[in-house]
Amino acid sequence: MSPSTFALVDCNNFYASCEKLFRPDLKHRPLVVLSNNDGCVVARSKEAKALGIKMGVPIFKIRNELRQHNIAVFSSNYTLYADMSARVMRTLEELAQRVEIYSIDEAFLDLTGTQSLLSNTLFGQQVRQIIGDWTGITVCVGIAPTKTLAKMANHGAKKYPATQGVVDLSDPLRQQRLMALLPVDEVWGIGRRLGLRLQQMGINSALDLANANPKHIRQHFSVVVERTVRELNGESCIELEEAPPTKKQIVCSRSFGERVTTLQEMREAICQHSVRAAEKLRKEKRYAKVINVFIRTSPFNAQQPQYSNSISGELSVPSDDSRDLINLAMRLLECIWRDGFAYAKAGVMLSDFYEAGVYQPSLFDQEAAQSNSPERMNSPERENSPERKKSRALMSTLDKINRGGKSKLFFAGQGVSINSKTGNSKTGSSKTKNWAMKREHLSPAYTTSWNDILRVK
DNA sequence: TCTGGGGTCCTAGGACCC
DNA sequence: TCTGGGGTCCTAGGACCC
Repeated sequence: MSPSTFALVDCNNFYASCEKLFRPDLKHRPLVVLSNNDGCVVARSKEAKALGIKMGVPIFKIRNELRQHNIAVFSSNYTLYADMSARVMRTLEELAQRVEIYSIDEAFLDLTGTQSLLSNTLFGQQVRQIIGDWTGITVCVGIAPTKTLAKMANHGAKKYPATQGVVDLSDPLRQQRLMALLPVDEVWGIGRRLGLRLQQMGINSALDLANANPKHIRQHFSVVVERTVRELNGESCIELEEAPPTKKQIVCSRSFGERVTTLQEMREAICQHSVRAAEKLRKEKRYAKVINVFIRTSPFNAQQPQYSNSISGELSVPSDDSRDLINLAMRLLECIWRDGFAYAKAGVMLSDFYEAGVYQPSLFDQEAAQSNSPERMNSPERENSPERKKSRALMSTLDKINRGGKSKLFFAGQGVSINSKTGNSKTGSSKTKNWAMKREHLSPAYTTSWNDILRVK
């Protein structure tokens, strides 16, 4: 078997680059993109990085710098980023046989066996050129015999301009040189905590870690870190995953734009999260049995009374029907709700998934089914019951109508009015959803909405 | 005043069984 | 009264990723 070769293609400053693509006037201006609720910085243009703006810093701590350096500020526009990401990924799929979409702005390519056609560096440059021409996005490419080394190669390509955005680490000597320069906590899989513990053992660079005894590392840490050691030594332990593995849980949660203090508002939020979770579940073509609901106050505010709680509940039969999930989530919320707190965040978590028609009902489920239980059913013989068919038809119609972004159809429990701050369309109601997400610097959906398309004057 | 959201994997420890 | 040891399953918590 020939040794593996992986390429990691990573977009530069992805969110910031997406915003700049449609605003040539901002080309050389520092720019930051904020997290949901405009909380903290999640992406920076290279000019903003040069000014020393740190990743993850809360926006209120850098108000002065923003003004002083005339930094452009944007709320997260995931519709735009997801669409640009899809364009980049589609292009990559034309350039390589096997592609693993690893995150919104990164993909691994399997180059095993293709090297004879083109040198690795040449291939990397070609990828850069084509992605740049076709999408306007700049990428860096790292190539190496393992995913961990490819990550490191990419890191080098980003850090050292002389590489022109492509680093080939096929040569073990080059691997060693780069590893000697890289602090251990910048190795893929080594975070802050592990980094600290490794440094206490005298392991400071990636090279130190590569030279450590894998057995010894396993004893002190875990198989995960041992695998990293092997990968740094060129032994490929982490394979390319072309098809994303099926999800084991689905989480929908949000911090509130403004603190929530009433049960009614909390019901609306939990209802909305349940609806979104159910949509994701149907996309996965799965049925969930367990729902977890959690609510909490802000852990950052030590003066205010704190409360945090979560609770799990089971449907008598797995379901993907929004109504079943909402009903159970509402009952669970009642159990943990306490008056007198200013809630900052809430969410819904789904788990224990089943495929259609494989669930084995227990004795009690039979009873539940016979006793007009609200939960829909999906055991083999029930899969085609009138009840089940009705549910499927309703949900797929709902999903069809709501596809394309905005929730045109929604459940009454989600609340009927929309906060004008969110950028969503407004209804006639005078009430507002104060808990909805804050997005005060949102850019238009240039690529996915006809109303927002760029006009040339 | 203001601090993201969505995932995965591993391990330790408790409960329970034989 | 003496109170072993191994296996499995589950959960909570910790660590990581982007």
